[in-house]
Amino acid sequence: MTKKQDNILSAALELFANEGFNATSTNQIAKKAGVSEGLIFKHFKNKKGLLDALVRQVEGKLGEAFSPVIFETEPNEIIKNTIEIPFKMPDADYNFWRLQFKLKWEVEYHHPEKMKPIKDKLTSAFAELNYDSPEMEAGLLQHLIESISVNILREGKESQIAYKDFLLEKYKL
Amino acid sequence: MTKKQDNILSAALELFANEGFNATSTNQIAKKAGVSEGLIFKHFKNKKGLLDALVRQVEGKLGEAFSPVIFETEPNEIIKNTIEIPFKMPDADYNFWRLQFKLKWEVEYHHPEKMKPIKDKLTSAFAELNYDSPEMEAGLLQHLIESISVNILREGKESQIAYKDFLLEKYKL
Amino acid sequence: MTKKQDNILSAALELFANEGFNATSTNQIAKKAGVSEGLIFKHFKNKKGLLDALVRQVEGKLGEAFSPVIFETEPNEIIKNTIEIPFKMPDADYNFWRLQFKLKWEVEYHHPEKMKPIKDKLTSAFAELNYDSPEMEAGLLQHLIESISVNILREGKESQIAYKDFLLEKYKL
Amino acid sequence: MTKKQDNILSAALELFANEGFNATSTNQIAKKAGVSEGLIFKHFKNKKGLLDALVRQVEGKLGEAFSPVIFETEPNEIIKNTIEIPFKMPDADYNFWRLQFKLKWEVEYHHPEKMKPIKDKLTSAFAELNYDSPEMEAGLLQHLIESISVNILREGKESQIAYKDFLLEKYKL
DNA sequence: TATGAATGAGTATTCATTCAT
DNA sequence: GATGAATGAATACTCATTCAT
Repeated sequence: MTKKQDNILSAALELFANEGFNATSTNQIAKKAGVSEGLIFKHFKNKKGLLDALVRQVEGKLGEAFSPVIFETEPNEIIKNTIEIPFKMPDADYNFWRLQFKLKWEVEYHHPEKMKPIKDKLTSAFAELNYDSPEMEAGLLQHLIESISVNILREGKESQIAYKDFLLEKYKL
Repeated sequence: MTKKQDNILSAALELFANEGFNATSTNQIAKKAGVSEGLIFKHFKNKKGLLDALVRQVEGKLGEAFSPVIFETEPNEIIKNTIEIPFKMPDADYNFWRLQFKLKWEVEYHHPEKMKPIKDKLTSAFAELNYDSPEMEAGLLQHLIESISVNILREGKESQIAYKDFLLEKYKL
Repeated sequence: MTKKQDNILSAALELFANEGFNATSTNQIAKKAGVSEGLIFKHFKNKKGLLDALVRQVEGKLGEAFSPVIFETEPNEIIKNTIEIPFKMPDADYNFWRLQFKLKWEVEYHHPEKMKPIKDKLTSAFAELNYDSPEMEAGLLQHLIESISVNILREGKESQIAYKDFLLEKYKL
Repeated sequence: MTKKQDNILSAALELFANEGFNATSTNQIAKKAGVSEGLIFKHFKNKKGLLDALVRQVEGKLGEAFSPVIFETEPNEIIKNTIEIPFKMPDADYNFWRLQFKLKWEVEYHHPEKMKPIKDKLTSAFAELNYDSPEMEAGLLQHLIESISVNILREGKESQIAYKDFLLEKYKL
């Protein structure tokens, strides 16, 4: 991965995440990255290939963000760590997350199973804690953190911070 | 409003809602509407004007959907009706809702205050029912119905129907 | 000639004279004239027909302007009246003249013979006054008044007024 | 400056000079230049940019044509060289001149000060030769050569050649 | 690896014009 | 006489992509 390749990826991330994939031209990316337009195609074959490369990076970030839940075993900690996910999102990663959420609305990139491991973890956590409908509880919490994440990306962490304590208390954590 | 004007709006709604605003060409709209491309511009000035016309329609639908909450006075009914909003969305209106949610990601069309009346209604309902933090409770429920709505639009009503009863029970309705 | 027909002609004159024939759209004309676009075509068949109608009017103005020369018999008066033509152009007729000069550059409307009667009159005037080369003298004076006219249309009468007296003196009038 | 860039400029010059700026489409230019339409915009940004590039070339030609006047010091030679300007215009440069005169009628390109150096030179020449009103004389001669130039461009050099000797004699050169 | 020239298909939009009312 | 809906062809311009260097 050369310096210029990296420039291209950063430029594309910022533009795709904020303007959208279709609304961004390869010309804009090249200019922002300070490279020739041709180079984008040398490295990433086509515009879609550039998006694919970014999506792979996004998946890495998702893994990082989810790991405190995935590798936890204590049920209360699983729930607590899930609630904390959106609030621990590093500011520098906002564009990765924005891209991830934006792509949910572009058919070919919507993979609902990405959240599956979290859901499963939560389900077994709620089961272990003897909740009546562990799967429903897991789904509900997942809905909540998705919606909170979306709102953080749009309006900043402070706008949602109150929900963190409120939820921790609700789940008696 | 002539027949052809209406055709244009329907075609544009379907395409904007499913493919996205930028990904849809005026040529596609004209073809789907069975009119000449020029007519779009005679009636709506430009592509953006066409979107604006649709957004005005979307706002009408939003009003309709929210009215069972807005005009209700009994607190339990307010909460119940809020939970039911996404499940009462007529199938024929899906594209209006899809457009509404998609536009949230396009800066100039994101108006968070659209949901404000619902939030206020919920807050006073929870207050009347003596919940400890009525505003937080209102926010949480609002997050939930937003996330459920999004998922219904992507995967259909059945995928989320279980949450309706689960929530009604949770709030003892 | 109805009121609306007249509005169309005035609007077209102003636009053609100032923006140019090609740079003016029938839509602009209709708007400025306060009529529907269709009406232009009812009355004038097409955009070219509208120009033709104006050109006919222009020719009338030209006749008016030239008549003090054409119907004069005294040679010194002929020369004097020729020199005065551009300075007697009524301000209200500027657009007619502007159109006339602009059209010189659009091939199909350039009719050099329009100035012929003036040239002939001048030639015989200079002959009668025993100038050595009456035709050359006539041509030269014609060149001068053309150039002066053009400059008046572009920069106003005051910018050229000094030439009037200078020329009158030169020709001892 | 690549070969194709040059082709575009030549094609545009011929078309702009003869058909006019507005009457010429970028498609026509591309075809005549034997390039893709897109290339015009890569090199010149937009149609106006192409015109600007030509105008810069025109200014060069103007400089060339004026230099025998500007760099002359002997007053009679200054006048003689001025009279000869339109007759020395190389046939190959006609389109540059045609464009120059045509643009005088398009507001944003009319720069009357372009002729100022010639006028000044003539004024001092006539002053040195003790004419009564050197500035008026200069203005008159300038008017004449402008009008003669315009007529040469429209009807060819031969149509005006007689004026050259007539003027040289008039000014006793 | 990197550039910049070049393209062909496509984009939103405008145009002069027709026609039913 | 007058309108406004409607069109098909054209317009200036952009796009993702290729290729010679």
